[in-house]
Amino acid sequence: MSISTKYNPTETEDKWYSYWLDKKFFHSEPDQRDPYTIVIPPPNVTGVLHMGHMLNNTIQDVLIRKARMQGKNACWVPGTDHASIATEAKVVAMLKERGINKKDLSREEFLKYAWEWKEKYGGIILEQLKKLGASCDWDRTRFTMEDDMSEAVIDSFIHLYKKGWIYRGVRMVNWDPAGKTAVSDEEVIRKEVNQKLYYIKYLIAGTTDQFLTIATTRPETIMADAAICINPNDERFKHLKGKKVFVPLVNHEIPVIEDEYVDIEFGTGCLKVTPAHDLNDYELGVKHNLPVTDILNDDGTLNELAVILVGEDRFVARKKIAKMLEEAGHLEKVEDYKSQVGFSERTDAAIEPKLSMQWFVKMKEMAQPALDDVLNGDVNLIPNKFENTYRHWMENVRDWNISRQLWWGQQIPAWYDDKGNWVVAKTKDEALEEFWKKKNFEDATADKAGFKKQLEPFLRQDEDVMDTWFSSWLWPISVFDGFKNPDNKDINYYYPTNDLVTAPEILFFWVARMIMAGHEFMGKKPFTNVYLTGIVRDKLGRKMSKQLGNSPDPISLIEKYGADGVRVGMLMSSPAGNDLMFDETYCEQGRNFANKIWNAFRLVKGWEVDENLENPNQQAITWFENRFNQALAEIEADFKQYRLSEALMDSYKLVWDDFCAWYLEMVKPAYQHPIDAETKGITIRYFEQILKLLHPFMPFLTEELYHDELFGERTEMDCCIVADYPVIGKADEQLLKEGDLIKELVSEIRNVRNTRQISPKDALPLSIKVNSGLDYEKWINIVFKLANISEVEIVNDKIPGAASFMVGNDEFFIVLNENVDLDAEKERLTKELEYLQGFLKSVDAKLSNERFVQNAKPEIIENERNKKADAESKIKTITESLALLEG
RNA sequence: GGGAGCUUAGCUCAGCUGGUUCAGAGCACCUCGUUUACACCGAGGGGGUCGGGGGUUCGAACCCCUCAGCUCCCA
Repeated sequence: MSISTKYNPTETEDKWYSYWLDKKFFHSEPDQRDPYTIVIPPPNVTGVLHMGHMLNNTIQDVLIRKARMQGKNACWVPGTDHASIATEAKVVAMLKERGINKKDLSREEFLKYAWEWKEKYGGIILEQLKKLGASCDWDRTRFTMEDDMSEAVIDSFIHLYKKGWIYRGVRMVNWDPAGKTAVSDEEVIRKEVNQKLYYIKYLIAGTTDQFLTIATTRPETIMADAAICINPNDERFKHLKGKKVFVPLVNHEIPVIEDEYVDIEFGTGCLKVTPAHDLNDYELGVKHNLPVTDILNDDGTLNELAVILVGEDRFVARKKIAKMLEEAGHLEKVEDYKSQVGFSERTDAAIEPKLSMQWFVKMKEMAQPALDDVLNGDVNLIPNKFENTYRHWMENVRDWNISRQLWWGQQIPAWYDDKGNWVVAKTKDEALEEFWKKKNFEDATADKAGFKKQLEPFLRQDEDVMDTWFSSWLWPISVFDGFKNPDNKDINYYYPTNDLVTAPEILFFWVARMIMAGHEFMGKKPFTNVYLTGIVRDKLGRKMSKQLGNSPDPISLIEKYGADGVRVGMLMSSPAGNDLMFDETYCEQGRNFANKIWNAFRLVKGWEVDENLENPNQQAITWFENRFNQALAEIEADFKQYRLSEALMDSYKLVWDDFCAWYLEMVKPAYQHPIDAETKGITIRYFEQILKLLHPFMPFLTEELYHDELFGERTEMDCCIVADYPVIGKADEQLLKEGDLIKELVSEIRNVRNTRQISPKDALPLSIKVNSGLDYEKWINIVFKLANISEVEIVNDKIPGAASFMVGNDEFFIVLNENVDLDAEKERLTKELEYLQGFLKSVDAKLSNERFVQNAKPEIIENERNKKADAESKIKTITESLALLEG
């Protein structure tokens, strides 16, 4: 035979992927069938494939392929999001390399570069997904910044604004001074940082030598202090009530205020209040009517209001001011101190709390239906342990800041005149009209055209763009053009989608908001099931990250183990919602599995048929059919519960153990002997069923084998990817139970051989003392073949001196050339007897316990009686055997 | 500081409403094997008082309390 003993994935993968594409198997159009729809969580357009994507998209592909084979009209919509911050950062970096500063460009010029960049480098990740085998409908690929999708974003902004759910307000935001934009709480990473706590003395007004001391980690913000706050219950500071103090170095006079917010234990008990630069201080400032002085520029340098150190970076200023304070005699001491500091996920700059005018979406009203959906089960979170977390978040939801101080994204449709008046409108013309309406309201005689003409040159659109999530929350609707053509056939057919597969990290800022948008804009939920994958970690449990360099390159993995091998590896250890401790050995196992199937194929393909032979394998054939159905039922149950790793493991065991190790060995003809036509034909049918079963997990190998001539002629559209998935048939439990006993019998005989160093080549004589009534006749050929038996005899008496063992209640004897070691045999039997007696005792204890008999369910009691009878019978058998040995 | 969750074999995990011989799987490990699909293999085997302690129950890996350790989310 000329077929290689190793499966070679690289030869087949590109071939079949192109074939599938060519035949449009991934493409979906609405039709009579039930739809099965998944929208991809759009990856960042700048991104490259990482292990998280591998896991996530493998899962989606398994689900979509299985649905497709089960007759659903399967549609997996791919695409990317425009990732404002990440992309803009990359474009800025590219410009910098070319010696261009973003500041010197107009918005339009910058966007031109950005699109250029996107066209050139964006979307690599989608190409990488193809290597994995992802069967996305690429004709439907979307991007969150293409025209229609952007229009949907703008329209939904205006819609919500008109509803009163979008408002503009000053808020303390997480300011990223490197990215020069506000970022959401979710984009802030908190890290513990070693800092210093500076103790600074403030002169009390009206004295020349009395001070109070505050402790702060941020001495550079003292120029922005609006007050010193003490706890009214703090006995130490009674004398400070109503006093004023001077801020060192700049000599601003500020009041001492009282509030129970201050922690008496922390620091000195005196708190400097800096409303512009700390969230808690801001709230304190609002409460006590303090002025707000912002001394920082957008890039984190000090501005004129700081008076001193103007133009210095905040961290440089910190060091310098510490020195200045020391020199001025205002620095009492410095202590080491650890605290949590927020860093920007994108730029890693320390986040600066900053007051800023921002646009917000009110969340309360929209949160309610989104919460209800999950609580009443219309939307299932898988695993459901996330329901608690979800509820907690939704019940304490905060308004959504959607402004981003960037250019790459949808520009906020708000327009300002030169006096700071503003309107919300889709276009400049509409904005002028809105201004006119306002004006007209006041003055009915005014000249509209003249008004507009006069205003037009002063009109400015809001500089900011919207948060990328404000695009992606519309994703399940906008990919089907549900905004522009609200009643089109795609949206009517595919929406709501079926499953969403994503990471728990974005449960709130994406999943929850999609559910909100679904209700708000479609009046229905966007999907039914949300499968939350785990985080892929390395085998030490660390998150995979670029910094640590602990993430394997997915494409190299595919090259090394094959796409099928990697897919199997990813799923093997990935129960829903549990983190996955990734180890390459899983991929190795996947590769080995592919190879196992490949070699099983080689075996069957190599069988020569002799038409004159009768089929001697009926029992094996019947057994495997039942076993297949039993396993298929288990696998379907696994899928129903989204236990993909178990579905895979059950398939793995069915194929490797039951099909390869048992069934094929049962029917395999002797070396260089032909096989009967019936057995080969049925085996090929079984094999084809197995290929279909495995296809969702291992699409390439199964498609490759499916087209081999062994399985007959195929028309060009007859492919595994669209073959009918196996349907569960009957499984005869009694037969399967007998099959298990026969397997055990074979193992026992092999064990006898193994422990006595008898070669597998030496055939052994087997004697059976049947106590159970089982008919060994129909199984005996199988035992002959698998255990290499020379002859079988049914006996009525034990055979002294032979090797013996029990399977079920039946006794087996193998007469060997030399007698067994009597002492060892006695010991073995005695041990087993003791165990059984102990077991019987515990069963008896239950049965003689009145409360057990009263309380336990009848079938449980019945079971105990069976156990008792079973144990008693075995004890009898062993006792007899022992007597014989003594004898 | 508030909330959620986790702890079962060396590793990764199953174990459904407490009740069969219920202590499991895969991998790893050990012994043997150049058998005629496959050494990316085959046959066989050894591993755990289910984190500690207490309680409820006829019966606990599973329910309750408590302690310890770990993880995540929010402040």
